[in-house]
Amino acid sequence: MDKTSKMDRRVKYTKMVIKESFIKLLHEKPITKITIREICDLSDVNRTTFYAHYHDQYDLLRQLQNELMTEIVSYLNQHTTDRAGTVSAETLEEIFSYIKEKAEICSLFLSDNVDTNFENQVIKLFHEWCISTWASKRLNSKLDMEYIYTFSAYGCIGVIKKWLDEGMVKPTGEMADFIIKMTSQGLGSLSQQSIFHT
Amino acid sequence: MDKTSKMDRRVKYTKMVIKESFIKLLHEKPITKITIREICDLSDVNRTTFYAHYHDQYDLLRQLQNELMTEIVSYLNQHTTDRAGTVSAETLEEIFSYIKEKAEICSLFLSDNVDTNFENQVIKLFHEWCISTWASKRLNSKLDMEYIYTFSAYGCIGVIKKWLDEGMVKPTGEMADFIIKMTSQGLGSLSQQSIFHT
DNA sequence: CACAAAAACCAACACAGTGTTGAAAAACCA
DNA sequence: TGGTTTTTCAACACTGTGTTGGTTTTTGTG
Repeated sequence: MDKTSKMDRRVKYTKMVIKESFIKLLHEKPITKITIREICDLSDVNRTTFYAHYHDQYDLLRQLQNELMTEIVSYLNQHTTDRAGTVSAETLEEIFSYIKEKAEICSLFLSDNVDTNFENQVIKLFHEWCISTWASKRLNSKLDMEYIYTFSAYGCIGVIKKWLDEGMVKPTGEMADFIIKMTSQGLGSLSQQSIFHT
Repeated sequence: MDKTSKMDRRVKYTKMVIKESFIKLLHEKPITKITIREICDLSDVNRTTFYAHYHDQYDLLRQLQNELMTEIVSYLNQHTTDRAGTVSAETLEEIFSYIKEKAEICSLFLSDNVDTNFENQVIKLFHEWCISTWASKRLNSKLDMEYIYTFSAYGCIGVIKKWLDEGMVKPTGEMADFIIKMTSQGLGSLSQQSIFHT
């Protein structure tokens, strides 16, 4: 599972400072403007050493994103032992609390300074989870189901992004309730009128 | 409005071939791997000439995105003369038809090969439109309104992405109906059970 | 502790892309 | 045609890339 345990101390340190420096730089500028030289200068690591561990900046980013992703997945596996494949408000609130814990890195990976890979991974995870839990349920059609999941997944990601951008002022409980309302009754439950009409 | 009219023929041609080549390359690889040299080689334009018109690849991309964006805005201004600030199913279907017309460039700008700028611009446009039309309506709170718009905007973008990826097999009319259902009654109208529960 | 293995460092390399220059050639428009 | 604008061209210094072979340093272990 955790490969850092059997790692050489030197490797552990090197990877750590490289990652720290890279994240620091990502806060300042888009990944397209970040050079390997720059990362090495900041982390005081030889450029040759960087190449020994990563192919380039994008490889480094992917590794960081994957690490966070597996961490999220393991968290979800521990906390979503719900019956019948639905998520309770309490669990949802826990998930928002977890995001709050990891706010710095989450908001960074969902920001404009990086690519959409992390967002896509989250969407995909949501998808797989929906497929597995919805398999037993009746739905209008296979096609619509896919679109429903997509709308909800992107809606949730967008709301999470906004929440993070605003500094998470809205309480996690309210966020959980909001998501439930949006995914169950939709706009009708929150505003008097819809945006669109027939 | 259209600045191409008063442009020198040579400028018009140069910009055209550069844009064509750039879009061609964007179909093949992410923008991060595209060099100015490459664009110039493909379009048979001197590199100095490129610098006379654009700062770099990203500047070029922005200009292309802005052009498409202003085109979309002018289209919407012509077609959404709806009363009371809501969009009819017919208008929504027209919008989907328009997206279908511009499918190649839209799907490209929403793909992983480019940044999230275009997506953000669309979201922002949706936002401004909502603010102006919702101004007169009663809502639970200012804060929730913002979140509702965000959820819907991202949901719509996600569905449009998916629709484009699938080659737009689902008819525009069905897409319009789907969006209306999602933004009015939400999941409850389409499936027997919600993903989340209280 | 000592020693073999592994990792990091170093200097140097060829190569490619960048952004800018000044001047010549070509194309434009009136 | 003639003056203007644009493109082209060759050359420039500079920066980042990715890889080399060899040296130094650090590590885990018997």
